[in-house]
Amino acid sequence: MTTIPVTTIPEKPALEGLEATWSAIWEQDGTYRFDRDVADRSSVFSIDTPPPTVSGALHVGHVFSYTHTDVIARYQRMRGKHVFYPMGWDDNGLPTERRVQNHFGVRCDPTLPYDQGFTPPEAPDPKRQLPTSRRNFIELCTQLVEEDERAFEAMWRRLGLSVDWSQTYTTIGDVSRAASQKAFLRNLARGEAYQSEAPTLWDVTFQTAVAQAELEARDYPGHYHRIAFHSADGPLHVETTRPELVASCVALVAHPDDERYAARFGSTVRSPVFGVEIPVLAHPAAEPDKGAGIAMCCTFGDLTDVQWWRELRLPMRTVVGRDGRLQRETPEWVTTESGREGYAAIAGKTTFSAREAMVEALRRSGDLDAEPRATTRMANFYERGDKPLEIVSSRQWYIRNGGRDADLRAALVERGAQIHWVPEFMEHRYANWVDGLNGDWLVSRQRFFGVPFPVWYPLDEDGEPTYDRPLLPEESELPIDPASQAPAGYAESQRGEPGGFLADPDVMDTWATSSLTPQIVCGWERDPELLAKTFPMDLNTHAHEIIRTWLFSRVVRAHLENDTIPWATSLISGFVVDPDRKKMSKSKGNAVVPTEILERYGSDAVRWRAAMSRPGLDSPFDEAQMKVGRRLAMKVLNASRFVLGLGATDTDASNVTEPLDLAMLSRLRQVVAEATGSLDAYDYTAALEAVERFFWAFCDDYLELVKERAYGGRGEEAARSAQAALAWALSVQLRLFAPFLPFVTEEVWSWWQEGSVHRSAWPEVEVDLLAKSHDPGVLDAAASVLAGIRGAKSTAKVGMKTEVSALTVRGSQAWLDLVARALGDVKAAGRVPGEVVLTAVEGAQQLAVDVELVTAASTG
RNA sequence: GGGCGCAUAGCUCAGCGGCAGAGCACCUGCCUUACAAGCAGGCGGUCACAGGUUCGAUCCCUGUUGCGCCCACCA
Repeated sequence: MTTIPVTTIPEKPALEGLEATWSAIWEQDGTYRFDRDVADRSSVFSIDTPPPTVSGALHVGHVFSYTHTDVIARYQRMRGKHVFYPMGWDDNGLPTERRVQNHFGVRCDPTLPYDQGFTPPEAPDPKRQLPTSRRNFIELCTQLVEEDERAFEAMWRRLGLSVDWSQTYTTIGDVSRAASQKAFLRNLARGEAYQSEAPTLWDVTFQTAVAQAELEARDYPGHYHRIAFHSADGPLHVETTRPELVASCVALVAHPDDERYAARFGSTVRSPVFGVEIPVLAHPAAEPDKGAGIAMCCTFGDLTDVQWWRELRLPMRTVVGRDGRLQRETPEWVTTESGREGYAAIAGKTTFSAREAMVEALRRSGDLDAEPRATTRMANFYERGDKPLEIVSSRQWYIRNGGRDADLRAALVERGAQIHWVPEFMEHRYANWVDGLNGDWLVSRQRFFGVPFPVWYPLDEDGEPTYDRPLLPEESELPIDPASQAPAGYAESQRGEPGGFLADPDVMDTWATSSLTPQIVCGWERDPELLAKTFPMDLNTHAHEIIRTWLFSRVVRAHLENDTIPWATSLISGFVVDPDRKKMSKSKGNAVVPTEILERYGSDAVRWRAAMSRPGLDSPFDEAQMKVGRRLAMKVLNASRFVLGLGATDTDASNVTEPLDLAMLSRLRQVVAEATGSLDAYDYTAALEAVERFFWAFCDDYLELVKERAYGGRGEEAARSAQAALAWALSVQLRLFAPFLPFVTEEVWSWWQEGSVHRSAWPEVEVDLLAKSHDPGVLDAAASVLAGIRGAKSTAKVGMKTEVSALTVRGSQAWLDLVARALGDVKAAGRVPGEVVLTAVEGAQQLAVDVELVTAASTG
């Protein structure tokens, strides 16, 4: 080994600036570049990591979870794996559209023509968004996501993610679009994708369909209204929170065993205000103890209505439109004069206003029994929306995910069982979700910035689309945009013309693309050689919130397309929660902005804190913990500077001869084994704890014990032993810390070693060859005696350099033998100039240390 | 209502059949030539509750309570 001049070691090492310095060098040197040419599948470790939504804000929870991935990536790299670690940006979809709307003050109006010279308003007014063409709108989206992606990459580089930045993708990019469209066409060809006109959960703000996975149930305030329906047999009262839907009522439904209503089943009643004849029916899904026990079935108020509508074969009486307003024309089923007048009062109103008008009308007609009672119920929301979802009937694309097929569901649960979950209990969440699916995966969205369905429909002589005979492109043409390209055999001029064609207007849900991230990054259908070396992948990591969405959808896709699980292991992070254990969110105002934290404490400190939160467990955010990480990083700098400053840079193991030095290396060997085992099991926290525990003891005990000897106080050979052991221990510890503290370890490594610590070998084997047969107890014994001396000095409230005039150590003979082998070091560190008395005590469990100090009084 | 997880020092958490632990906080000291963003020492616990298994339970089993998360819940 060579000895690097000490001048490269700074006089006063600091953490500031390490991130900028080293991330630039890593980029320049291609430190984390994936070398596909030398890799084969068994030597590759491939990682699927979530493409963050670039239009959203990163919070500290992201930082933690991505750090967990990176620790594993760095460890595997040092174990000799070729780590395939790409990064993607999720930039398509609604979040981007919404951000563009707010940022530029525009909204998309697909009926407008493209405006080449379009510039967004200078002062965006969110209340009056400027209509713009679809193509202009998409250009603005593209512009904004590029800015966002640069900011995200800078952030990840600063955090020290060892991503191969030459391997990036975006979910709106050509590769992702081609993969999404190809996979969709394959699904379609195999019958796994299909189109259906059906009741669909619908967000009236965004005016798009929403999938089950994007639902969020929230408390929603409302009122119970007791309303009378009439018949010759007397009135029937229902309780409803949505009186505005009386116009769309198709039945009253009670439980078949409910004696209160048994006599009425099969009869009809007249709806209040509208006077429509409504059947009274029985269905087991009705709950006798809910409300009046008899429910108004409307098309559609909730998912139970859909069930009744379907199973009882009821007519469709839609009144709420896609814009969330009641339709303007009086429905055809309202035939009485007074009914038409009644409807006029609610026509065109939002559901909220219509409800007020309806209550007024019911009150006037005497059909409102008692005043409405306030209640809070749960309503389904789109997770990004702020109005309850409506259910409207619409034509949508679906992909089979087991929601309607028990065999497929069972197969997907089985796929879950094939995945190695960390922690294991996360498999239950997966299975629980899959078992609870109640419909197929709705993948179409009535939006703009997304991957279009590669589908056209022929138009008949009347200009009506023939949905059941879609026109499809060749796979080799993908990606395509059916809105600007014509299908084979048609001319663009035939678009929209009778006998011509029409493009499917929808785009895919963002999950329809991100469900394919393993295929996208691994070169599925694009780069067979890369695919063979990277797929199925080794590891997938993210927080537990997206098991139901991203994780599940990838399992579905890999199962259908590749007949495999997408990765062998799924490492699930917990959340960073606020000090009250509430989930952090921007809307609650308790989210911590990561850039500030990284700025204040340094990336290594934040990474340390992240690594201290175990897989799957939520962890409260606490700034004091960041200081602890920072202290460790500083300590690594200072201890390294000290060791190297002693001239201990030569790691020739044959020079290590002293029992204490051999004991220390022997203990270190155990630590390496422990850390290795823990990291292999993805327990990065246990690994870090083991390494850190050793490191502090190394600094506080071992360094103090050998300091004088290393300086040369007891001869050259003894000094050489200490120096070689110190150099060895430093080299090993830097490598053990490297996955956790990449910046500070690289900085120190550069002081005396060639190359990057992150491309160095994990210290498993070499330490094994060294010092394996030596008793680590020598170190424990010496440290115990030193602790006794320190305790005596501390109790006497004197400085640690105070001399000890007499020292007696009592303990079992075995202990004393260990002490004796390091006695010189103990005497030097404890400042004991005289002889030490070792007294054997039979059966003693511990060492007892009697210390007599040279005090100011006794030295006089 | 269904599923999952958690309950150990003031706080954050290890430990998971055999003497209750760490870090932080707090207290007392120490300028000690790597580090005062440091070092040394110390205070602090009915291991949520009740049963059971066992020679022995913080640990395993059953139940209870409390907290959190996911799902279901729009009459």
